Amino acid sequence: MVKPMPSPTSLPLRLLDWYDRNARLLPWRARPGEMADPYRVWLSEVMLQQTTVQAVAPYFLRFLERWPSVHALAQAPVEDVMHAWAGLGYYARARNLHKCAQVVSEWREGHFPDDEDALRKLPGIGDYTAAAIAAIAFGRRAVVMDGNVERVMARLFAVREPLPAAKPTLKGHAASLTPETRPGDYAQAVMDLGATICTPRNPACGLCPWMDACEGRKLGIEESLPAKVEKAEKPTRHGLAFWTVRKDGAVLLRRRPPSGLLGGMMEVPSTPWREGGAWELEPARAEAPLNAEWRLLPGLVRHTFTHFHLEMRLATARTGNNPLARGIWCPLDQLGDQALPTIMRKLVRHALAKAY
DNA sequence: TAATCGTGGAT
DNA sequence: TATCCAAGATT
Repeated sequence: MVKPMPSPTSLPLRLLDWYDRNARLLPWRARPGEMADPYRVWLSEVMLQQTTVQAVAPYFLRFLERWPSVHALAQAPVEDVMHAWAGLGYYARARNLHKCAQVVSEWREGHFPDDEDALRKLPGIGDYTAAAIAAIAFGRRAVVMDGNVERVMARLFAVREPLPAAKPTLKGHAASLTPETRPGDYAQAVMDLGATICTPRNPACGLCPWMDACEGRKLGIEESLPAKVEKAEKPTRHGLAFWTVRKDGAVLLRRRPPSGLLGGMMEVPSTPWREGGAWELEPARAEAPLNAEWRLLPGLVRHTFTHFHLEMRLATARTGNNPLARGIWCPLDQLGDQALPTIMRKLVRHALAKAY
């Protein structure tokens, strides 16, 4: 029995051929032959940073409808952008998105730079996004490295060195394959391949246009690649939030500092989040947004961030018409208009279920 | 360089 | 329930 020889067609061309037959229909993707809109490419790529296609799609469509151009987005109040971004996570992206829109709108007359180096200088655009925009929106040859490309290259070339140390090696391999023609389609093709065929678990090697060339598969180690260094265990932090109901029914919220965790988003006022045990009501009073008769509600709200678990207790109190408090009184029926991240929406739901 | 920074779906 | 992980950027 003769082993089938690899196809004589180059790897990039085989992948482009596969892409022409299998490209996914995504809301931000230009139709074949259509010119890509740099604004849409940029908006989608920023949203897609560390975020799934499924999560991004509705946000992308809402943003595009509300702010159809970079000028429109630049002129929007940043609070509106934060609110529209709520639930998508990594909120620094929303602030940088708005900053970037203002730079492009004001200083560049609405035109995004068409090369990688200039794109890289804009807020919220790093190595990956600069390369992706240059390739997809402007047809430039750029080596686009994301998690998919890293995984595909690690398997194709059987790179055993663990991430993140292996990144330069993997980029070298990616560069060796990146073609001059159709670089935007090629970049999206590798990412589609990683997302649908060369998946982290149970890769569908039988459907892969690069199967015969894959060194990882030849060695039977494809599913163990890319290797990664072990991650530290997540600690658990504890907080106690204060649900304050004014006589007219409004509740007290406040805006978080502009940078750091959940930067610029709204929150239910709370104690600091600390390790080393849950807050009791008595010491927590000192952290309350105002003096009141706090009562501890039953239950616990749990949430997990990138690097720690959070367990929140909830205390409630009622106040008169004009209490002295630092924050924003929000009528119950306007909670949906606030830039509340998911953890805060969980707290609100818990309060509405237990405090009335 | 190594931390920090969200969320939800899949397994 | 616990862990992984996704079209990464910033400091």
